[in-house]
Amino acid sequence: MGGFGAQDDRVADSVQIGLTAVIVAVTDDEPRVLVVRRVDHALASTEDGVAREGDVLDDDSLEALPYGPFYPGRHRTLDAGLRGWVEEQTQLDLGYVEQLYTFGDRGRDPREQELGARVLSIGYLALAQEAKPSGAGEALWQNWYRYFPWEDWRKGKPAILTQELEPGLEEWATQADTPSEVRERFARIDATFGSEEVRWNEDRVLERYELLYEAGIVTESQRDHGLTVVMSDYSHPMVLDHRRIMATAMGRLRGKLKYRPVVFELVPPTFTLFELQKAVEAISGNLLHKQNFRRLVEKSGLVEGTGQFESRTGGRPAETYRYVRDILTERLTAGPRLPMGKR
Amino acid sequence: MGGFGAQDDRVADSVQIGLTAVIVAVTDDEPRVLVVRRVDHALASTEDGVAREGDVLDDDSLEALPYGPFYPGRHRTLDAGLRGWVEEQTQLDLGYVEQLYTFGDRGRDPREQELGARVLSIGYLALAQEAKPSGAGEALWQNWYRYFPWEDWRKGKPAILTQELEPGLEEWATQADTPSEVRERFARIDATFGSEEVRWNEDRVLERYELLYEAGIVTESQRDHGLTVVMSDYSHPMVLDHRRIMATAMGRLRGKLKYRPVVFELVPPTFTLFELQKAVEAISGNLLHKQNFRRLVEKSGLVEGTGQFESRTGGRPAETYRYVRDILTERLTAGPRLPMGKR
DNA sequence: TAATATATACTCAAGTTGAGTATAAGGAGC
DNA sequence: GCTCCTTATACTCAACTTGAGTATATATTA
Repeated sequence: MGGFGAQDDRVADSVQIGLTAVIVAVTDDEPRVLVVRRVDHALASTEDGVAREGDVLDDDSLEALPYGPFYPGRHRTLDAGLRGWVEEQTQLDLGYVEQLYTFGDRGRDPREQELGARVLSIGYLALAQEAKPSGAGEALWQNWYRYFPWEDWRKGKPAILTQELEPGLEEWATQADTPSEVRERFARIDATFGSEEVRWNEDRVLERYELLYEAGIVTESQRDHGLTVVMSDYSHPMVLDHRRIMATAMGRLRGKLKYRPVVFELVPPTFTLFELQKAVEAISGNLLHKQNFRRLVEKSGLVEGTGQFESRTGGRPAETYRYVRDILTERLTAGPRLPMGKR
Repeated sequence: MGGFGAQDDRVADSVQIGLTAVIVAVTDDEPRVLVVRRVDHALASTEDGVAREGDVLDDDSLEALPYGPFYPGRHRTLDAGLRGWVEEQTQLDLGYVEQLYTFGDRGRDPREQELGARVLSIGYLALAQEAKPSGAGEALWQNWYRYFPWEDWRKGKPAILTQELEPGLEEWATQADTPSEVRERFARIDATFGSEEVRWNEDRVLERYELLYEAGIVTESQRDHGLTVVMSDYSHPMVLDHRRIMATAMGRLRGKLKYRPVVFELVPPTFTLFELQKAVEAISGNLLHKQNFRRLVEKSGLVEGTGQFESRTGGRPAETYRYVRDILTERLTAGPRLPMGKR
């Protein structure tokens, strides 16, 4: 069944499966993603998906998410396949792992032609305590706002939005063919990037990236359409559709933060409430009201005080807490409806 | 890159991709899923994944979700592949389509051996206005509580829970090896099925199904472990892992209902507010407070009255409404925090 | 015309949220 | 020691949301 046995003259070549991981950690109050540096595939091909010693590392090389092939013979499950090569390559012990999405558009991988195979990629989100990705591999932690500077509102509305993106989007909208299409484009911009009436929704990372891609504002869309790429100076592109995969991960993580206790995967075993808050802020990209955050976390019953105090903060010492990993309480944790900082 | 070119002696056979669709509609205030009937694969193999005329349809045949292979040569995207064969086979015009999850555990498809290939399946959720799936194929609409009778709380707590499942789960819990494992099992039961302290969470459909599977309560788990299947009399099994895929879809749809205006994909173009409410109730499996539902929907600004009235309901005629498909309002719609009916 | 449905409007207490003010407890500089 | 600065923690309060009613309107049917 499934018709897999049947032959169809239109049926194409085989399929290859890649696993792509967005591995996230928070250090120094910044969200970080594990990336590898690779030569752009438009220019050259390398042998293997995971960076190794000897790979080119010059400044023109493009960044990629760590990824590797799925070997059906070796791994019983997809998750096991992912954990396998990630742990092998980076010595990282992944905690929380979640499958995101399977990306399979034709042409997403330029090697499809030479391979004679369609390359599907299954994207994963993984959370880790930051650790040096030691051993083989040129993996390194990068601030994820390097790739999405418009997503960080912790210091107010990012300048890049007002100065670069909004003008670019507006130009794209007005260039539509029909007046009704122009209106529709403006409506989409408002819905994803916010406006007077519609507030910025931090979860819509993917929709924003896709709109920028469609508007030709993001480097990848020029590259994918065969245009000469003028390296954009305000955000960093990635190999293939890896920035799209990262946007998917970011949106999913931001959403999950609101109803599942995932922050605790990103902070050390004991932490002060303010450290916890700053981890949430790092991921969600905006600031929270300190007193309300505290009230919420305490009420949730997800944490308990240790009786220990932390005094390296300058002011009154803060009590440290630990996460109470109660299966029953694995329910909704929140952040309060993340407010947009002070306007 | 990706190491796809490299040969590895441990690397196994190729991979085949199937697309499996959970197509949902609501009619007569019941949620329905499109299923096809097929002979159980443990007993016999058929030629194709989509039911056709001539397929066995006797009472012992197992039910399956409609699914078909993904032809990389024919379809530019995975979504296009899905829409392609669904529309071809069922004449159904799919509206909302969403990718759910990629299932790839070894052994999920018993044909893997004979094919010499690993069979991955990408699950999709699709919403449709019910229509007769005419033409070729033995597809038919089934009430989805046929497969998950414990998920329908609209008439109070389902008897099957108290009479069959809870005793079964309890027995499974007490049979654990160590006392701490026993405690952990009970905690998992409470967390997924609710208890005095933890209320039933209608979104956790998959977790509940998986717990039942693990506890050996559900037919599939006996079958998959090679035990003689005593056809369970209280819920209906499906081929392979199709019931798991369906559980994933149901959980996702229930969750989405709360923050995206997806109900409108399931009701006709004009509807009374009570019809809308009953569609939500059908999906979520519990009853809502009528006056509050009305208040919520009206406040949301997602609907507008048509000025027309509908009088076939017996009492005072109800105004009909239509969905205002405003891109800006494609934001959170809700149901109120679905309450558990009258206790 | 009464009884019975259903639809729609309004009320109210309890809880949640956003945004403050007030107070506590440390260190640095003098 | 005292003052100032910093951060932590406690408490307040108005606005809004939610759950659960009661009240009224407008049909059909006996």
